[in-house]
Amino acid sequence: MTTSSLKAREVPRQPDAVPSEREIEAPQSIPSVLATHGALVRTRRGQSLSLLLDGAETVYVVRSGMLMLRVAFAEGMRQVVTLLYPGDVFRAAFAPTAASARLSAVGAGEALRFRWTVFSDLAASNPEIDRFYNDAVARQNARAAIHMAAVGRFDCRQRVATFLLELALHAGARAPCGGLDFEIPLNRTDIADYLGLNADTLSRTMSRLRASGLLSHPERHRGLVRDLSALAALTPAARALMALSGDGPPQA
Amino acid sequence: MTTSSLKAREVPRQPDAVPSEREIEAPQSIPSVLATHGALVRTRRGQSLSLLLDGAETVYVVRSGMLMLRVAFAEGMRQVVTLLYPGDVFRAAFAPTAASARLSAVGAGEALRFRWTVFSDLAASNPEIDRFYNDAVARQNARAAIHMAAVGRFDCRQRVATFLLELALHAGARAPCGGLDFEIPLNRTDIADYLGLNADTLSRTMSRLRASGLLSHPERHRGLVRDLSALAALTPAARALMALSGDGPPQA
DNA sequence: CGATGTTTTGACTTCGATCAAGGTAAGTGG
DNA sequence: CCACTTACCTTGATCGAAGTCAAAACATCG
Repeated sequence: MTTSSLKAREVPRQPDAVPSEREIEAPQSIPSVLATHGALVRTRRGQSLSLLLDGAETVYVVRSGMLMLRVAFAEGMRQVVTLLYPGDVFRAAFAPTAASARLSAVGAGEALRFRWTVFSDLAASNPEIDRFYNDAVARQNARAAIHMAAVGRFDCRQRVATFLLELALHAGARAPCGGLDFEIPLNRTDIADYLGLNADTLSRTMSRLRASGLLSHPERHRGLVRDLSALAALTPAARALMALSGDGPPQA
Repeated sequence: MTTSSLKAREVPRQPDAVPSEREIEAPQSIPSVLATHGALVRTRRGQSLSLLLDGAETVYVVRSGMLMLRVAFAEGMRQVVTLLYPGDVFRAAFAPTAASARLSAVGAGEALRFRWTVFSDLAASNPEIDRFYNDAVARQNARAAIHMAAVGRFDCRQRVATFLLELALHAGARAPCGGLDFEIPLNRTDIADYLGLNADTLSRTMSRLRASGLLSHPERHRGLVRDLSALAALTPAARALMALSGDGPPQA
């Protein structure tokens, strides 16, 4: 288009290079004051974030990347309760005790860590923080309700479609071909644990989606959906998900 | 409040004798100031509580009885996302939009209703209310995590045992025979929707529990568990549930 | 007493879990 | 650069737990 021949016209294809626009205009922007009070935690995949700090309850605010809360009531019965996206907040008391709860990073990213007492005081004295926290909690609860219904009532194809749509809406970038391209930072086992499915069943289901042309894997840990509305048609929760993470403030 | 000699409620059954300490020392006592600012709503079974009030978001604080949040993404695919017990708080934004979310009363009870803006201001100016709200939200999230794991990973017997234990812990009264006696205000369909089960399967499962002597129904909408630890042994979530609703404030 | 709604039970079907084998990728050390 | 390990993913065959459909039993109530 333009005449710039020499200028580096690089298209940031690499995952780490430049965060997609969508990731930047995060759901609710995190009050910048928070950064000055919290400890910055850089996460690597699989890294576990402690729920207690010298015995005191912690709070995490996700800046980039993705966290997950996993509980396990018995050997081999693990459930990923929640996925936390940028702009989300996690208070340690959200996790049940006596359930081997683990908060861990799904991939590389950054989070701010506070003691709950400190965070709570900050919120009490700063309306912006208070609002941020309350909005985040409300949004996450609404998302959890969708997740609950999906795990409780959807069949395996619907669950997988729901999950893919959720990812695409949160981290998707318009691909050159017109579809949405997004990272899938979780491995099969974790996705299965999130969806309440068996890993084998999950794999089969995704294979079927791939076979039907709805989904493709340009590379490992990456998904490409050519026709988002076709994917959305597979899950009853499509509209609710879009209202939540997609365009603008949640409304009917 | 004034009760004529006519029975205002149902006939006070046997458990009336000792109103169970557990029920009295409710999870977190509701700040009494709230009553002066909120509208008192008396609920009847099945009554629906509106999420909006003149277009403004609402908040409910449960004083007695029980509420439930139900979502339905498609015809015949209903999921009861959450049960709200006395001391719990529900903000309308916790429900996903575009999901036919309905907050309704499970039985007779009382709730305080606020506009979110008003409630939020109250919390900002009154630390006791702020703490109450934050504690309630945290506790409910922890409970939701257990529920999530149950629906995602437990088999039908484990789910039913989990549900019964939850009820017994929340509303159970020591029965003369030594067991725990509690109300089961939900009908089979609602329980099934809460547990992500089919109503027929649920009925079968409860019949089996009854046959094994673990559970009995002294009367309709009532359950009696003679040996609580035997019931607890059936669900992997027993310890987590007890830590939550049982003894003392939520902490590790 | 029938009328109505809820719960239980039985017979049958199905979806997804399980078990087991093979495939792919990426890293590792010779 | 190639065997070798390790971790992750895919696929097939089989089986059982839970869903579906239909009818009977039970409550509740006018």
